[in-house]
Amino acid sequence: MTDQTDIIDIQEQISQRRSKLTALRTGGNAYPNHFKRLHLAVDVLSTYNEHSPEALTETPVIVQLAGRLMLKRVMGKASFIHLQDMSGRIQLYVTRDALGIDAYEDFKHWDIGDIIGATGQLFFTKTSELSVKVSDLQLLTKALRPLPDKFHGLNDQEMCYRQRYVDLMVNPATRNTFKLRSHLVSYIRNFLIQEQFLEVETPMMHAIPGGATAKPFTTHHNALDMPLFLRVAPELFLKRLVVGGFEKVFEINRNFRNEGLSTRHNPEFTMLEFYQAYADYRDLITLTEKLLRGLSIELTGASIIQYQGQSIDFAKAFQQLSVKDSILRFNPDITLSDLDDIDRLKTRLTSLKIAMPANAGLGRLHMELFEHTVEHHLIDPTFITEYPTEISPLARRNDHNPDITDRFELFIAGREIANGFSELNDPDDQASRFKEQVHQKEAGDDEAMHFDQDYITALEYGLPPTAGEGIGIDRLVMLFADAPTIRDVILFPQLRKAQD
RNA sequence: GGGUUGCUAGCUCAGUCGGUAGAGCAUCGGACUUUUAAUCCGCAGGUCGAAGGUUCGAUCCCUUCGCAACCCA
Repeated sequence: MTDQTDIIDIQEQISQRRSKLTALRTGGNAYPNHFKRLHLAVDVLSTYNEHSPEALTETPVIVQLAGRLMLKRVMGKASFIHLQDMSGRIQLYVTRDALGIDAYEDFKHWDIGDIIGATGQLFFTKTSELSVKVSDLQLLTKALRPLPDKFHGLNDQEMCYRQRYVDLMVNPATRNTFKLRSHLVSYIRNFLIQEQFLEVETPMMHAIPGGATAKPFTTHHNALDMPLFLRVAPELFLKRLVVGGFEKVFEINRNFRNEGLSTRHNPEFTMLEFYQAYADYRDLITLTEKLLRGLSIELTGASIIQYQGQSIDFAKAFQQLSVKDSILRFNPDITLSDLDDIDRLKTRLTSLKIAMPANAGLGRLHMELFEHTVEHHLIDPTFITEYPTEISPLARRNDHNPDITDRFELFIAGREIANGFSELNDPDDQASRFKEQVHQKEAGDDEAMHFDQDYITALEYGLPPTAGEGIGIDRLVMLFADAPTIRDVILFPQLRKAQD
């Protein structure tokens, strides 16, 4: 007998599995790596499912599979097990007669979670399930920790996030979400490449954080002895590339913002940004509609999707509304003249219990009102246009009204999905907007932008008339995966440090 | 930052109007050569999130803390 108290101690099942590993080590190489997988579970099923049992008997099909042992039904001298690989699951039939007495006896002590390699012949069971009659079975990697409940899987959300690998093993819905995410990104990438955009990578570490109004993470370069900031947006670098002559560029990469966590915010998130010379924001609206409509068909086979019980229609032309019109639509008691009167606006916001930033101008007040009373109503895809210049320091002023910019944001399911505008390519106007941002920063707005002289210099070389857009990839995945929180579409979402 | 809820066996969950806890699955032992969350029999497995307090007695009541979820700012 082994020391009973040791086995009972701490975690019984891990100890049991460790003793099995010790036996494996004694018997030879416990971690063999010679097994060659030749087939995938679901490929095999889809290729041979329509064959007749007779055909499989007449011309035997031998397959060689590897994966994780997920289910085990031992009935004396014969067993059924499920093997799960990257494609899905297949059933294997394991018998003492085929394996031999010793090998079968060893197999009976293998655990759910173990990684195995199997060779065998395809056949149909009594109930016509295509399965593998195993002739050779090998334990490739011993799993020392038990898997969650074979039926209920892993439900504890914290565990799903902290131990995503376990979540992925046992919850097919999680696997599907991240397959969909990969599919979505590759579709967008191909779409843009077909539209003749060039994929580029710009710095993640910026000496001057810019391109968005957001708080950056700070770090330090030792050799250069200089502070660096994780980027909040790639915008200013992508536009430098347009100055350089790359007239259509895009980047899909991470941004970092030092802000709170929520169901819609992770400190690092993935953003698509693309810039197109000789286009304006209206061209981007057209492109965005085309992209999303195609994406919906590609991912779901339909142009109307269900998100959290709401129906979202990508088929019909997306609505367009100006900021002001949208406020008026969802606040019937507010008049157009209210929107031009800063005192009346402040009174209104106060009565709605909306906190106002100090020194807020009309534009900022409009946006506060918009965020609190309009945004969550915008379920079907809606472009909001005519954003105030005050809060759009990188966007081109409207030719007829300098207080607004040629900018839009796209809202779906009450959330901002995209932000695009005709780019400000007048270096003098850009310099004065940066100055205004610096002024805001000095007044206490730590999200305001810095003055980026090198960017101004780039503009002085001449940025062609250009339009650019950013699309939040995580939020887009949430929509198509019907995920209520951003953590469900990020493999390893940021959490607080776990307690030991 | 504020509020609400949760934290019990490896997993999924019960439960104790305060008397230190149960089930299913998994594990371990036994039976079983076509199962489908296999079935049947048996054993074992817990600092009831952490620390204090109240109490004869706390997993339960109170306080603080940790982590998470949801809502609000």
